[in-house]
Amino acid sequence: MEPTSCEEKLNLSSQESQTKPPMSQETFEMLLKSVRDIKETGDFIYEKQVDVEYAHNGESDSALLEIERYHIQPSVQAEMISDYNIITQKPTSPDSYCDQMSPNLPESTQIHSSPIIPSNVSYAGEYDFKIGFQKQQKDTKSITWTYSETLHKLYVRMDSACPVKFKTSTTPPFSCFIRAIPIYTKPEHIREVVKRCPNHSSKEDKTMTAPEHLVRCEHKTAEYFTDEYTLRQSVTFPQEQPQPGAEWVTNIFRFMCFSSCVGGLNRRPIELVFTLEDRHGNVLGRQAVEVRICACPGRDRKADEKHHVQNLKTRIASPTEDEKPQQVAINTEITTVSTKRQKLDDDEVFNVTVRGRENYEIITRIRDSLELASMIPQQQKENMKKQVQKPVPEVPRKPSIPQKMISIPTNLGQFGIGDSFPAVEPEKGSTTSSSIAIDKNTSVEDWLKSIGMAAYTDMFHAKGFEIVTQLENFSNRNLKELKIGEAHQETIWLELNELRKRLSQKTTPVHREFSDSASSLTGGHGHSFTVSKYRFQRILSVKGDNDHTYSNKT
Amino acid sequence: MEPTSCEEKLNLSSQESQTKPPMSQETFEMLLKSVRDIKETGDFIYEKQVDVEYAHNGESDSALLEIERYHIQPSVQAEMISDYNIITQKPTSPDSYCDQMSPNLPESTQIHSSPIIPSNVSYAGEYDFKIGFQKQQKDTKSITWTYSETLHKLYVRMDSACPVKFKTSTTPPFSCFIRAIPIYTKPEHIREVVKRCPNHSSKEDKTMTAPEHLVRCEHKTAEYFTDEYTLRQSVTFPQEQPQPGAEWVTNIFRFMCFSSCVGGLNRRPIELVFTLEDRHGNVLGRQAVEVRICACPGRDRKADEKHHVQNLKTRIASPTEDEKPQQVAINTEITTVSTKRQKLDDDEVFNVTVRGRENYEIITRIRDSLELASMIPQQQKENMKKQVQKPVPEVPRKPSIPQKMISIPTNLGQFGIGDSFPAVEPEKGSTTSSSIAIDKNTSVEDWLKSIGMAAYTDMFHAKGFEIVTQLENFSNRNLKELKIGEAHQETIWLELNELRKRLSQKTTPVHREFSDSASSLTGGHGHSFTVSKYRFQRILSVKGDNDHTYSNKT
DNA sequence: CAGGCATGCCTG
DNA sequence: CAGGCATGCCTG
Repeated sequence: MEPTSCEEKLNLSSQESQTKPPMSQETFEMLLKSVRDIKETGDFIYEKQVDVEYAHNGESDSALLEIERYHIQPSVQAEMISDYNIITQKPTSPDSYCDQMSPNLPESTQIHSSPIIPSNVSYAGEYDFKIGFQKQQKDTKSITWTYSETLHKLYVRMDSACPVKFKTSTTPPFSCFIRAIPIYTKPEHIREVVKRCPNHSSKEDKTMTAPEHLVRCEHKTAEYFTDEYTLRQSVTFPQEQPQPGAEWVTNIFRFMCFSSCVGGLNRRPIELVFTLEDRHGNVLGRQAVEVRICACPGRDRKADEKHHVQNLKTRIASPTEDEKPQQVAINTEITTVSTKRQKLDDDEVFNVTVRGRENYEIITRIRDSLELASMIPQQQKENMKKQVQKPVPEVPRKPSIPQKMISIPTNLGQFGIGDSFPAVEPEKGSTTSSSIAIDKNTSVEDWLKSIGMAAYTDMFHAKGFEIVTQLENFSNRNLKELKIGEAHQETIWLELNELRKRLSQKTTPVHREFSDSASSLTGGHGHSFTVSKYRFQRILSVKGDNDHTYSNKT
Repeated sequence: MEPTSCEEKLNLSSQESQTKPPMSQETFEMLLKSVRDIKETGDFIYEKQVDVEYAHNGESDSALLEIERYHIQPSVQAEMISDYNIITQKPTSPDSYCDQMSPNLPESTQIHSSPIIPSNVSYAGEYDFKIGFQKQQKDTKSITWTYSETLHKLYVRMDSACPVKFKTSTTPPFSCFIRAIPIYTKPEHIREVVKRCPNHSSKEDKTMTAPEHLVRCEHKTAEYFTDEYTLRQSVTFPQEQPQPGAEWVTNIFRFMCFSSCVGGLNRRPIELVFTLEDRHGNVLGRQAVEVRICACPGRDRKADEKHHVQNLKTRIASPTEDEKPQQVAINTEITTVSTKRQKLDDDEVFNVTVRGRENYEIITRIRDSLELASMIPQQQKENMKKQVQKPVPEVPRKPSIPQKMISIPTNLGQFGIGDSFPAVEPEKGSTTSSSIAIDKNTSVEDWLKSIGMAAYTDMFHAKGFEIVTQLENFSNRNLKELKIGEAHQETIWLELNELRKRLSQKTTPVHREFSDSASSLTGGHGHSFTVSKYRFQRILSVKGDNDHTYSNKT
């Protein structure tokens, strides 16, 4: 019942980080595993892949791998590209990647560059965006809400009014707004969209707007969004200036499910990410809080704090110190401009020296991923030549590849299909049948098989869908009408978006199919080329927390 | 969020039954309160009202009030009526009323006489229908299922195979089947349909048949039914003869929600009623078991049994006796044939002597109900004369009527509407616009108000529904499209069925509008008359159980 | 699979 | 509203 079968990822959680001194810095050149996010924006194809071991609120170190690629067509203006900050090669602040690379552009622009995983990193920004909670006088077991300063965690009752304060030190530009988006805290679930459980969303009076939204804001102009691509749900409300003399602006929030709701959050901790955004959706500041929605916030807060103190006591680290560990984020960003195809059969062999076992493991996994990934189009191409229309290429040439990576071909397979699509006139509005593509003939059956949803082939056939091009206008509503469980619906929907992007692709496919001459950006007119940005972020806790491996060392 | 606002009922639970010796027998002539079930079958109108304090598995005594009325048209054959066993005046066995009066006729006959509340009373019947459970060897905490002989209760894990044995002593007629229907045990919930919680039914792979059904049978020819009128869900499977030498036939069942599922059973105990039915749906035997679906059947069974023993120990009654109390059902059935209207302004006053406080209370409540009920059509009629179209008549002439009975007018109001419908040609197939009825002009608004759903008036208006006749073809699907919560949807659906029956009524309305001459059935040709069957059932526990009032007396 | 925790909710 | 139970589920 997991939403996607391809959720497995490089497991980079640093099991052994305590064996190294904190703050040791490493830099890696690498990347590429599953391709999650392929974007087409105007004249360049934007492709993003995020692979994360997420910042798990100080409980463990974390790492993030991200690759973004822009396949650029000759017609693209250089300014446009630099606008999007592509050709930079600098270490970024922990907070900037998400904002700069994936601005939350207004929906109308159709640039769906909201990341699959929204950042949760605190970022006050130039307007010094902050959130806060009122001091609470009483502290009963069943108080409607309470905020733990020590744990930086909000405890709220379900469907209770919970005030959150916002401030900026200087007045941000006109018509900024604040977006609240809930995300799962744990890396295992972070990719899953946080929404209400079916119990609560279906029992709800259907007159309610956005019955599936977990987080509601009582602001009169609050708006509820569901990102068309990531399906993430968020509320926005205007950023306002405080009353004269006041420092903060308060807004009331409600949480419409328990953290424990089966079929919904299901006991998985979440955090609420507030982003201050300008009218174009660019993030100007960010603050996140962990939130627990429960029946007895007072009781549960006390219990959590007690556990926390007990954990501290069993540590070497003096328990009197500030409990919250500081996190250090180490970012590495490499942008390459390439017109050369990365060949696997490039025989040249290099040796890389790696210090530390952990780093070695990371490196080998990434190496495997890269090799695995670059293999696909090759095989795909061969398959195409043979006119064998099997979108799922056979992969494991390398038997050493860990089992958990077997899920990768699912996505790469599709990618492979896309690769072989022929040029389509960049004529706006043309969608399905008018475009003549080789893979317009790819069968729905094969596509479903490629995304691991072969079980539903008959349903699609029953509705008359035989080849993928027929699916171009297939709406989410159509999908809901099929007898498919929610989780699989979601998977299919996401994959359908991928598929569609491929099918409606208006530019010549250029991925990994370049001439041999390395051309600069400005000199590249008349040639297509690819800009790849590799980014590796590593977050290390300076003071480990709740980490039971520490106590073993006592 | 209660499914119907009219669920309150005569509260006949015998709080004071311990003040009388068990097995005292009383007989009552009475009845009539809310009208739940109005049936039209061919040439006579069948109207059924069930009001129940249900047999709550030995925990308290119970009583059942039921009225069935047949408004008979001259054309009706006497045989047909006697077929349906109407003109009998005999005390019946505890089990027979449901079978005889409300045979589960095959759906095609369109006689929806399944009772709103299925009986749960054990009734071996002439084929000696019995169910049983295998002995279990092990008795661990998390065993998949276990049956408590002492509590007569089955403990099962969710979605686990649970074998149930069936037998009959003699072979019943060809093509009998067994129906399993879950019902809530507690009187407060007994009217509510038992179904899976939205969480579980929506997460389910939609390829599954009957995803909302709580009870599944693994028999290959199992069929899932949802009664069109009561919306009750059941599974049927063929009654089969045991293998040679075997006594029992085993079938595997699965329960698809926890008893604790929020939004579903929600911690409310249920029992599973198995009925042996012939091919026309006539009940030949019945057996019910209480069922608890939980994560740890072993643990929970032990806990329940421990509690049970503790309860016994605090009693006067010796705890060594057989724990299961025997129930005695006392049935009183009175059938009247009447062509005379019961007038409230019939000034004659009678005195009734009642022995025992409890009985007194029952009698007075019923008296109040009867008076209350008979008032309605009167007022309604007056309202009609004034052309004031207010379907909800003002009721309380009697201030002594308990508050909980205020919900009655809801139904009676509708009934009132029906009363005043003019004759419609008994032409088959004619439904809506062709029939000219005075109340074809009743507004949807008034109707909604009358059923306590006024809040949805705007929605109906928005869809263009202004007068009730427009709703005749309004399907359950249409209803689901409105933004109405499930519970209210259900209420509206049930009420809509009532409404429709009224609207499509093909016979002259005769209720309470008779000539003064009492005519016998055979002599009644040329006149319409009403056969009313009043039935009162009282179930007394011979040995009280878990009844805390006992311990107070120690 | 048992011990025991987590957590909604019932009871006084 | 606190004490404490009920009950799914996690951990060893």
